[in-house]
Amino acid sequence: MSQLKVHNSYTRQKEVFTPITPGHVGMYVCGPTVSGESHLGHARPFITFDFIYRYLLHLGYKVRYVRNITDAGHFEEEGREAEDKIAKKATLEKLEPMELVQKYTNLFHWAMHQFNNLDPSIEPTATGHIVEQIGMIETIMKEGYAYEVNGSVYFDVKKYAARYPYGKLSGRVLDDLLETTRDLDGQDEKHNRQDFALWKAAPPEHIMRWKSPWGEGFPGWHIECSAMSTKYLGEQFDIHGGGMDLQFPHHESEIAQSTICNKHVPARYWLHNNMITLNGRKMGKSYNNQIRLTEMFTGTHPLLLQPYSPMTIRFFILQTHYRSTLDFSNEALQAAEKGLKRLWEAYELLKKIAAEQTALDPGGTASPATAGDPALDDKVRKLLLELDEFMDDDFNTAKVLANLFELVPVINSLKGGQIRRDALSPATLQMMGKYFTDYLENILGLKGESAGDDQKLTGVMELLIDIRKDARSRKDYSTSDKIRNQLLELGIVLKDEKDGGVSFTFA
RNA sequence: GAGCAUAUACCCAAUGUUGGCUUUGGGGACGGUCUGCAAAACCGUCAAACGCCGGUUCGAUUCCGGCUAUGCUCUCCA
Repeated sequence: MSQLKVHNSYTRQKEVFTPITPGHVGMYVCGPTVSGESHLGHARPFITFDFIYRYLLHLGYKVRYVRNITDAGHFEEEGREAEDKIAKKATLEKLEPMELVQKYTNLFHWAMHQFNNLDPSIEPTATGHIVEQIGMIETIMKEGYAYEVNGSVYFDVKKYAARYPYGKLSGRVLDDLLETTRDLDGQDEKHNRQDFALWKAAPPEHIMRWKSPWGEGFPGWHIECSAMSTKYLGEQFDIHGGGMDLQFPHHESEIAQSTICNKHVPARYWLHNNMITLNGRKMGKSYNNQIRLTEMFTGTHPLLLQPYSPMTIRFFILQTHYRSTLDFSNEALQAAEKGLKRLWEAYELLKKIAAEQTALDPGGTASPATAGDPALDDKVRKLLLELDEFMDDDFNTAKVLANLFELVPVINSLKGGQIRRDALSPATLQMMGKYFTDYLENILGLKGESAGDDQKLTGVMELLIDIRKDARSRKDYSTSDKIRNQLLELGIVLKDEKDGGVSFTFA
């Protein structure tokens, strides 16, 4: 069996994954800021770390997956007005801050479930951990790496960088930062421009505020993740994940904070997913080019030619390696939709074939490997075994899907008769069934999007199909065509199967 | 300015090579299967892809050097 290797952003290398505690994995992923609705770009990290989580579980690890909710302390524009993002939006929408937070948290959870993402083990909120954050800030001050100015506390980056490798994760050089850091109002409070806020004093009109040793205020953005990851995963844990854009300054700051407080870099493996782009440009607030998830699902964005289902989007993301950029386009989404359909239909077919096989041979693997076509049988087995290798190689879901696709013609041919049923050994057939279920459903987290859930509708369809069948047997084609054509107008496609059966799909 | 990407067959895109037929999705084309006819679906084929110039090599898309083009990041950000 091969070993799991992951690309560690911290060392910029692929490394064998060895958990700190054998059999257990602690994983922290930066969650959403619930001051607004999630857009397509946000879907990527959560789907990425979902299949990583699923794969670790598949490997038999006991995983504690912590993903936070940022519901405070996140500045829209640090320094400028010292305005809390949440508080600002709340005033705008005439909502209590926590009401706003609840609304978008609910919406976020709904979207995650649409994507069939598993829930994290712990989902802590920033506002629920103010005490821990203050404690950490106090430690940093005691160690001499933070200073207070007018009720705000800043981290002394220059001092830190003199002793510790600041910028290692993001590949920044402190001197460069001096030159390129944006000019901000309120910079005068900081000793140096690259210093970041641990605690901000709240102006009188600020709604979200907490008491602290430095007066009333609210926590800085970076400290929440440090506080919560330490609390639930320990001073050092296995995996820290998030979007690539968080490397700097967010994760770099987390490293600095934890290094002072806990004497360790917080995580051993740093995994970062790449961005989703729109016409080559990152989807983000500043570019005003984001498509919200609800718009994706309903197709109500000017750029969208049609709605795209959550599974189509999930599949679209899975088709590309998580460290590559992924460019949005209608064409690519439509291709994903078709590809997923093709793959899923073959999977449904395979389940039937494998079930029949099991019925014929309840003993399962007890049957001798009698493949009518040993070469094909070997090829199938090889393609299946490679799936594990691909996932072990830094979660290469794109290659996994390519191999599964390579098996689609085999499955279809098994049904179509181009390949005889006994060409593959019973054991291989059952293995195929197991691997497809394991990979498609359990690891990649895909699920069927059954259109015919409605019992009544299914009943009506069966009735219509029955009537049409009668008509056809009487060679009353005008009636049978009428049924077929009118259903087509309603968007329901009838399909005459080879074996005389009829199936239907919603266009 | 600094840093980092990318350049793929008829078209669009993904994936990859410790250097020797890599693979995949979509579009399109052609042939076939199925069918009362169709549509759809399915099977097969699309014969030599890997930006340009050099180098190393028996051999480079893959390694090295240079060049061109395009794009991204360096601020909050997933």
